[in-house]
Amino acid sequence: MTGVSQATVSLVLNGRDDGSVRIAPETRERVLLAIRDTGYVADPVARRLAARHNRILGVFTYEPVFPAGTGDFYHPFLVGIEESAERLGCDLLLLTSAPVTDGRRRIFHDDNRLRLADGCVLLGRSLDRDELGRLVAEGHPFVSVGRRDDAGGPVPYVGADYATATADMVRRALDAGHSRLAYLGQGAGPESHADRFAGYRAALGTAGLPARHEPTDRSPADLLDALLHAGVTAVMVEEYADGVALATVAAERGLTVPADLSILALGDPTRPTTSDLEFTGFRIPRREMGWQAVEVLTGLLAAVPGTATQRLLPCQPVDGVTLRPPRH
Amino acid sequence: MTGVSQATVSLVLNGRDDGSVRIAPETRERVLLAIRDTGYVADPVARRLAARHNRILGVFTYEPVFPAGTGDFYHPFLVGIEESAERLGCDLLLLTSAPVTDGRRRIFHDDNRLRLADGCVLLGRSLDRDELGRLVAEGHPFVSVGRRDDAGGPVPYVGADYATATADMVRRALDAGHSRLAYLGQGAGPESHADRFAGYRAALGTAGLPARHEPTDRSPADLLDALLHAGVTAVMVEEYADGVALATVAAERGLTVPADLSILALGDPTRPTTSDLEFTGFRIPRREMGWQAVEVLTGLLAAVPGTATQRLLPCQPVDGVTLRPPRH
DNA sequence: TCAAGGTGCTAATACGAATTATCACGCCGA
DNA sequence: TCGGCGTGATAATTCGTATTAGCACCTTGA
Repeated sequence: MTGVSQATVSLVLNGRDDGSVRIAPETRERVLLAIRDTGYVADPVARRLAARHNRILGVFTYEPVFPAGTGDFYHPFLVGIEESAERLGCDLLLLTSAPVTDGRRRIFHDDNRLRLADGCVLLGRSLDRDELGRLVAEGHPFVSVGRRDDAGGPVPYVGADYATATADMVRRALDAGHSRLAYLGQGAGPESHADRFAGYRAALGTAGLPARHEPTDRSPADLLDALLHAGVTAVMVEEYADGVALATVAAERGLTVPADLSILALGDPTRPTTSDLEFTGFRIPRREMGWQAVEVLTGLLAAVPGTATQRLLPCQPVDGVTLRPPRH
Repeated sequence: MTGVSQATVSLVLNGRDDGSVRIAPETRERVLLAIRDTGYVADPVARRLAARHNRILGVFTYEPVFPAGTGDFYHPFLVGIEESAERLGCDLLLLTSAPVTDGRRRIFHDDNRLRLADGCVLLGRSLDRDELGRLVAEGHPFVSVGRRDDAGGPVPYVGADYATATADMVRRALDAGHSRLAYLGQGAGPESHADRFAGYRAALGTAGLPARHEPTDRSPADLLDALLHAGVTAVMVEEYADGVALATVAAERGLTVPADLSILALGDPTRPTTSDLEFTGFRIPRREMGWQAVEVLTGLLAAVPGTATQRLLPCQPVDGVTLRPPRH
């Protein structure tokens, strides 16, 4: 169309104007005009192959990207990711083609498309350790949404500071006069659980109080029995839904939350639940996390020196109605 | 390592064993062994460059892809699209970089990245006619979610059969004994509105009854006055939210839905609304539409002969509580 | 002995953009 | 007239795989 070579188009497209290469302004304009007319876009795959970037960010989730459940936990992360990507002029590639093997999606498989994108945002409760290790080892640019332990090397992440947030909740309970607390949840496994429990233990340790831990493998009714029997007056629940179940059982017994039992929710619901109670606790800055994850990733890609690649964001306390001083 | 050529490795890797190409079983084994030893994986980027297509499907929405609002109308479409893409082994490229001009997103602009994907799914209430025409003219593979009129050529779509569903609703109202109906809504503009109105008119025409049409530019109170004054006993509402508003005003006047006025909702809420009433009407098969949209698109791309590129899916009737025979 | 046909593999090329060495041209000064 | 130099653009190569035409070799039958 313009009578120039492919090389010239490439140079114009990339705005190369440094000393080594020159394009006459007039030619540049002609090429740009043709690009506009035809809607030409450089093939991202070819761009990648030629060892450059394509301004595509991969998004890999261990759960469906558009989950069907209401009150979806992952949605706000994605909102943040999209907003950030839009601001940076990047498109998002949802790696939906990753096949499910043994009940979970796999990043690495025979037709893994990970490298199609410049980098990748990982999302999910528990990322596979082996896959994480391999990502680190092979030097793929990526960032995890949610703190991750080292996996053969430091893992870039944007996480929520569950430890501090949980410790704050413990102090709130102590300030309100509680002295017999319990932690309801796994307290181990995924980093997000371990961090909460660590914060819980640390805060109670400082106060010189025992750190009671209730597993989740019992029925809410049995659990309530155990708590009451032990004289527990405030429960920190790892999983919002468990708190709802506990409150429901308590109500059935004629007990009142928080008059008879205070319940503190350590984060937002990850499973759809409905409850009339507004729980005291904290919120995970999900949108902000998605937002910063993209920032960290683009920072990695551009090798921006000052970029912190491991970030913990503060959680937002929620006053709610489920914390009250214990009965005398 | 094995002393064979790159071509042979490629053939072994892809398990090519059809008539045109042959590999000695012994050689095949030797190559496979070497692959196993070295952990070699074909570079996905080069793979795609050679294959000339991406297995990437673009998703263009005229609204944000991950909307922040609750009760989001577009979410189920995206769920379906994702499920289908996953099944077909395609990745989804969210064309979030499209800029907003004059209040709406534009497909065609200076830095249009449409061609990054093999094809594109379009989502939105009303797609721009000019842009649609250009897509058709330039031969871009795409499919619209929602029926579209021809735009210089047939537009591939997967739509909901609003006409039939609306006609069914009219018949329900007639069967219940209503004879003075009204249609509340635009009844024109976007195809989805025009189709509803067409179904409404057709069904009433068959019954030999007048097709009363109420515009939406009045306050719910004025609207209610007009309806009652005309002796209307059943209203078909194009927009769910308008039905809610009408019911609310009626309640404020001491009227009861459906005892004093039946209301039929022609589809799901497109704006977040809350109502205690479960409206009689129909649901749009949104997930199926997303699902089939991807099917149609991949059918277009593969040039599968028998694929219908214009599909209308039936809507699902909802019994609800807002239809009852008129008084006396 | 030689053509015909089958077998197993490879050389060469395409894919589409990025990059670099090089070339053609015009101008200026000696 | 010629060499040197700045300008502007391009030919050629690269990335790693998929694909195809075709080559060398072997067997078979007449």
